[in-house]
This record gives sequence, structure tokens and C-alpha cells, in this order.
Amino acid sequence: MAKNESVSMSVIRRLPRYYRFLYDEMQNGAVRISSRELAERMGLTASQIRQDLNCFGEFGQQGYGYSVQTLYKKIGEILGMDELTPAVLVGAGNLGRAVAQHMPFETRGFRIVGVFDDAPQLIGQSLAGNTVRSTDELEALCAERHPVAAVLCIPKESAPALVARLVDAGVKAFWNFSHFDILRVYPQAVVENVHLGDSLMALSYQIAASENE
Amino acid sequence: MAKNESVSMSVIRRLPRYYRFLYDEMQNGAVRISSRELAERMGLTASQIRQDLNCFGEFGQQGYGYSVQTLYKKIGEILGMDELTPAVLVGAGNLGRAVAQHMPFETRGFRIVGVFDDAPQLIGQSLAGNTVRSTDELEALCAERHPVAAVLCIPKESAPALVARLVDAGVKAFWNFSHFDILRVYPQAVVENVHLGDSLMALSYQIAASENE
DNA sequence: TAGATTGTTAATCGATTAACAATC
DNA sequence: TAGATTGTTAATCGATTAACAATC
Repeated sequence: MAKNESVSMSVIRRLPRYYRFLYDEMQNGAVRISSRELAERMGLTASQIRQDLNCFGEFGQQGYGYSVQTLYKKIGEILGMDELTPAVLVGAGNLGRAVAQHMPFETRGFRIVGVFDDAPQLIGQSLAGNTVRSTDELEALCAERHPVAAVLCIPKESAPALVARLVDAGVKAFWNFSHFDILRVYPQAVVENVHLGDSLMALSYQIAASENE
Repeated sequence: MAKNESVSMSVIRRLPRYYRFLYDEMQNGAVRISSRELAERMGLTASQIRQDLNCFGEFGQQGYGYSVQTLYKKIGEILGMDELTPAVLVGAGNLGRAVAQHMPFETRGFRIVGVFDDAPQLIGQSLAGNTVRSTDELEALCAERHPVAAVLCIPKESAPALVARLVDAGVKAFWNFSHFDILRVYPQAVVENVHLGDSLMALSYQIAASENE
């Protein structure tokens, strides 16, 4: 994969968009695309796209552009879509269930190998191909399936104890829907926060700002 | 509200975090806080916090710091939390239901005044205090309740037609969970995208990158 | 008053854009 | 070959950090 010594977050966050766009192009039968066209269609600059891609290698051909299929495949590899990271889902409430049922984990690089919740009425239920287990079984399942990541759909209050147990059980990465600040306690963890409420407040700000124009 | 002539997105995205942090501090009985302490506790720099706040006004007091309660209230006003923006929720599938049940819209500046879906088995059901309506009733409800925003929990394919109808009906802002690029078609719209799949792929990248260290 | 901390200006750092030689 | 487009270096722009006078 080469020369990826600390690629900036700005670049990383654009990779999934490239990946999705190229997939759509591929489905539409596109064979080649230039950075100029990609830029136009995605609302970026051609310079930025070439800079972004050159963080990871040389995927184009002068005078021709990029092969849609090759570039798609390469970005998929960069994103780690070519191997499924085992993950557990912790919290099977409203949000956890929606995430489990809605998110195509397998086409986003993950495989859910266990689902946990403590509510008695949920334990034993089936959820997107998994049986909801009591968190009592967390350590046993981790010992067996070695999940690398955890999807955290639990309230802030339950998070510290559960994250501690997950880290002890070898979990290194978190898709964190809770407001618990994992990195503050485990600086070495890989954390991707999803703060839906923050996003909604940012929308509210933008509405207010657009009204004050 | 004053001097908010185009505040940068980087600043806007930090405001909800300040808001949440200050709320917690308030609950814990904190009365005053300095930018230095705020920075330490939130993992930012004091300079950045003061710069951020000074985009909106002067909320502190030299030699003292900031009143937790006053600052919380001010940031709430900046974010538009003091008045509830009427919004409709479009799409009551897995994701839409979870969002409706999980998100405390009222404490994030919004009020859901209508929920829509086209699946016959959903229409008529109750969802977080709203009755799910057929999208046939969209225009009628908009004429009556004048929603300013729409929460879009629908597949990409249904989005173009529905967004067109919503824009025609006076909706100006979108909390967009779909992959439809609203801004490309309606550049004047206010759009906050939530691409959960992109976030998950970004996590996958970071895991892969941390393994290559 | 003296100490603390703000608001704000200046310096630095990083990301985006522009330019262009290399080359398919 | 000539035209097109890349990979990459240089220039610009914006965001973060540092410094410090103002002042509570």
C-alpha cells in the first residue's frame, strides 16, 4: 500500500466518497475518468483529487486518466474493504437495532460476530443474523471470535465499564455512537465518533445563520 | 447575535461539543471555567477556544474566565436551541424509526410535525408521538405546519422526487441520511449529510493504517 | 493592588489550489 | 507525433497556535 505515513483526516474522509462515486460510475458502465471530470462531477478540484490519490500511489496514466475499475479496487484496498474486520455490536436498543438492520457491514469492511445487550426482553432475540447475548458472555465470545472492533450503541453511563472490558478483551477500534470520550481514557484506541445530536445542532446553526442573512 | 459573517465549518462543528460539555459541567455544579481548563478537559487549546467564541461575541471576563451557565446559554442561542424548528421525517423504515425514537429532537432545536412513509404496513402506525402518513399527504401537511427542515431517511432512488416536492412545499433544510447529493441540485438548500457508511469505512481505514505501523 | 485571564493581533502550520514538466 | 492528463513542486489560502496588551 506504501507511502501512507500519516495521511491527513481531510483526505481519509474523502476516500469513501470517491469509493461510492466510482462504484456508481462502474455500474453505469464507465471505463475511464480523468481527475478533471471526477472533480466536476463531485464538486471538488482536479488538483485536490490528484493530491489525495498520490498519498497512496500512482493509479493513473498520463494522457488517459484513471481506469474506473482499477481505481475503485485500489481505493477499496486502501480502505480495507478487501478483508472483513470482525466486530461486536454492543447495545441492541433502538439505535443498535437500526444500525444492525440498516448498515451493510459486509460491504463496508466489517463482519458482526456478536451482539450484546443487558435488557432481558432482548436477550435471545435474533438481530440481523445474530442472537442477542447478555454482556456476561462478552469475554467468552471475544476469546473465541477475537473481534477487533466494537460498535457502541449504548448510553454514556454504561460506556466506561463496557469499553474497559472490551479493551481488556483485545478490542482495538470503536465505532462510537455514545458520548463517552474513549480517546481520553484509551489514547491508543482507534475511534470513529458518530454524534448524531451534534450533526443535528450543526444543522440548526446553519438554519439560524441562513435566516440572519 | 452579531459578527457571524460566515463562520468556518471547523468552528461550527465544535460548538455542539462545547454545548454538551458545558451542560455536563453545569449539572456537576460548576460555576466558572477558564479557557485553559476547558481546553485541558476537552483536549483542545485555550487559544482555539477563545478564537472560536470570539466569532460570536465576548462572553468572558478578564481575570475570571467564563460563567458556565451564561456560556451554555449563549452557545445554545447561537446554535438556535432556543426555538424549535418545525421538521418532517421522511422515511419510517429501520433508520427512520430509530432516529425518531432515539433522537431527542426537542433538546436539539427541532420539533417533528409529521412523519411520512409509503409502505402500507407502516401508514397509520404511531411513531414517537406522530402518526405515519402516506407521502400523498406531504403537500397538505406542509401547507398546514410549514416545516422548515426535513429528515431524510429514504433510499437514494426515492430521494430526488421527494426532495423536489419538499423544496416546492417550502422546506429549506435537510438532515440527509441518503446518498442523494442535494446541494448539487439545490445549491441554496441548507444540508447536513450523515453518511454512516462513510464513517464506518473511515474506521476501517484507520484500523488498516494502525496495523501497518 | 497583584494575579489571572480574556480578547485580539501576529506567527506558524497545514491543506488546498495553481502551475508545469514528464509522459502516455 | 500531438493532445491530453498525470504526478509533483510551488504558491496561496485558511485554520490553529503563540504572544501579549487590556482589564477584571
